[in-house]
Amino acid sequence: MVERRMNKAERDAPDRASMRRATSAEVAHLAGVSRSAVSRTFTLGASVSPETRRKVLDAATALRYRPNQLARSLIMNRSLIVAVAISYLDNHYYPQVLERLSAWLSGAGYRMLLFITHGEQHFDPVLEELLRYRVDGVILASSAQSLRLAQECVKAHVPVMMFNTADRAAAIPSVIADNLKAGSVVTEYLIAAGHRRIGYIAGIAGESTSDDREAGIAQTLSRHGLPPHRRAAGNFNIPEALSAFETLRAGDDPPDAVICANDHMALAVLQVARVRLGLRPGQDISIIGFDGVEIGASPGFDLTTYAQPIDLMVEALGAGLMRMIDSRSTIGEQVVVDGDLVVRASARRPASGMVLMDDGREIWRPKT
Amino acid sequence: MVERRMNKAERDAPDRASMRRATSAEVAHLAGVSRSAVSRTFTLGASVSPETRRKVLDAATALRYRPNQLARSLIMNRSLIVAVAISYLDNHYYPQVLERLSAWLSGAGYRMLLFITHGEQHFDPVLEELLRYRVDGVILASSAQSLRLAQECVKAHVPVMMFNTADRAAAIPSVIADNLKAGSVVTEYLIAAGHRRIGYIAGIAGESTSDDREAGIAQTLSRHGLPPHRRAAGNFNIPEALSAFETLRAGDDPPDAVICANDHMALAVLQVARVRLGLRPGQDISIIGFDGVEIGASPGFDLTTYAQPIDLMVEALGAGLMRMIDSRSTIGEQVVVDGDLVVRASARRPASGMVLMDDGREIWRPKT
DNA sequence: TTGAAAGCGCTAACAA
DNA sequence: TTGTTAGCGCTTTCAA
Repeated sequence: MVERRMNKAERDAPDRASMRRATSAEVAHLAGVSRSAVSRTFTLGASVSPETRRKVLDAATALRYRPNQLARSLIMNRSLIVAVAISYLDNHYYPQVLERLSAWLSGAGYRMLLFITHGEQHFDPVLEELLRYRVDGVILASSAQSLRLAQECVKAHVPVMMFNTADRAAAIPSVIADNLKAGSVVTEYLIAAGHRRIGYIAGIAGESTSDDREAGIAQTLSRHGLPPHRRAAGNFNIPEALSAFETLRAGDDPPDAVICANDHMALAVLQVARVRLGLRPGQDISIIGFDGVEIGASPGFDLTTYAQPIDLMVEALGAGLMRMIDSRSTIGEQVVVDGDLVVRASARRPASGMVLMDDGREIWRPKT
Repeated sequence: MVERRMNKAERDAPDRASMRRATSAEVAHLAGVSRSAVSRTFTLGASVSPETRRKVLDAATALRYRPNQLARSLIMNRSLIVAVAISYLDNHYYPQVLERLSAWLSGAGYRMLLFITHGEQHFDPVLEELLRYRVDGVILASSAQSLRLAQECVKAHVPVMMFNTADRAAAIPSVIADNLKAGSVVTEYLIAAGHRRIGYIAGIAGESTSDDREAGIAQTLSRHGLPPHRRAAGNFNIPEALSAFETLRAGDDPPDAVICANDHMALAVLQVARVRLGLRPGQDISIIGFDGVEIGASPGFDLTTYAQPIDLMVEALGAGLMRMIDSRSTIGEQVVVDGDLVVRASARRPASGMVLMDDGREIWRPKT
């Protein structure tokens, strides 16, 4: 009996001992220095003698010591965590953004706490959680709720930036493409290629990306004295985009050029036009999207699109947030960037205006 | 001069005051109770009188108080954070996984610290960071490095599960589809449809998803006494998948059925076959992928695929990790699930074996 | 350069 | 049910 107990104790003891992660005090003890010395060894730029440093490092290795970032954050009042809330992950553009943002943030020494939001639901709890973790900053990527959430963050004095969501009141810092201009350039392109009957498959009403792009289309058509565009809502999802496409084609005098509020919908429409309807995009019909998702460039798709400069935008987003964090401020600027109309095969090409870029892409610029 | 100073002070003071986030002590003071009472009010299931609770809640609201989760984690020795390391976000399957995993974890009360890994590089720093944050668990999704990283986590006594990566030694808990069987079923399907010359566009050598699927193909062909499959490596990216496709077609007696190691490559190949080569998939050529990405189901693609049961897998992943966390253990089981061959138009259909599911999908099952 | 001491904001025994 | 007390693991003055 006693033996068994002892065996059990022997089995458990080392387990428990190794389960417990080493603390700086234990490392200090083993190294024969103070806890301050351990702290300094693991703090970049702190002054420690090489001798002490070595002793600490040896002890740390022996004990498999890792500084507890939670404790560090608590005392430094900095978590080095940025919360990212993102929607529409089914739109391939957002994984691309996420990937680059992750790389940018980790380069800046920050970790990313990710919240994927679905439509309208469950948003306040998310915000609550996020603020409880004392994240140093928040990035809100394209959601109908972004603006309201951003305002809550500001109230809580947490630096926040929005991506792809404009704040007309210009109160919340953000990074967006000039969507009005984007809509305009796309329309100019189609007009230059000889199109007169333009259709628009809209995204979700109220989201600035979709609304502004549409406004650009409308203004441009009107400026040219052409009839207004036809529209149908695709709500940024494929099934609805496809029925919107049907709706547009079912009207009388259907459009011979269809602009989709993003590439995600455009790719689906393009595909159905080709495979189901037997149309030859670029000849029988022109289809254009916005964003510039990678897949659109691959042969077999060749989607003409107005590409957002994703690296530039992510850089502006990260840098803007860092500025706010460093200055302990919730005010920052609104960054508006220009994109490029990437000429590919899904829309009829105008006679002129194309420029070949260094990266091999063919870009079209309106005259003016 | 004095006036200016006072103005400045007046402007700054409230800022600084409101910048400082309220602590439980301040709330306790205002509510006229102890800090424990505040703590209990914000702890689910703790015993507080309604009276106290109300006083605390009122004070908390007045001070915009939010419990500091970092401090809470420090003392409770639980961060309620799970680290997720994921690769291949360009493959649409992984955003789908991420989305569901995020939902699952948040339902379980956990937050997700996301690390996006790119190929081989920069991996140890990631792991180091992740462990410093005292995450309660780690999920490693499909990376060549998953296994090595997982072993490091185990060493550090952190519960870890792998997704889509098999550990032959069965030491690391994981969730995978039965890829050997998947490869076999796909091959049986093509054979049943009359194909004899099978090509395989592989993923990255050494990753079990690609290797096991290929082994299933090889075994099945051999079992039927058919010639071995031809192969070319697509390495899970589109450009290489397309040249692999060219390579396969350039050989003599080229395959009339091409299996791709995942849908991501299959969609690109399918598209090129249709648009560039003018082939009619399902008639002139059969193309099949693995995973069951959503986009493959949309009209115009109609990709025949071996679908992984993503919800089931995410559930197993989350539940498995929770079990390990709750039992403070790093040992767990390997879960292997079966998928379904989803019949669509990109591959020739066998005469029989189809079953119509409740969700509208048409599934094929081998006779056995 | 180093160590002692104080404390970040919170929870968890324990006693009342 | 409530308050008191003692830390969780760390950094940071301060004095030596």
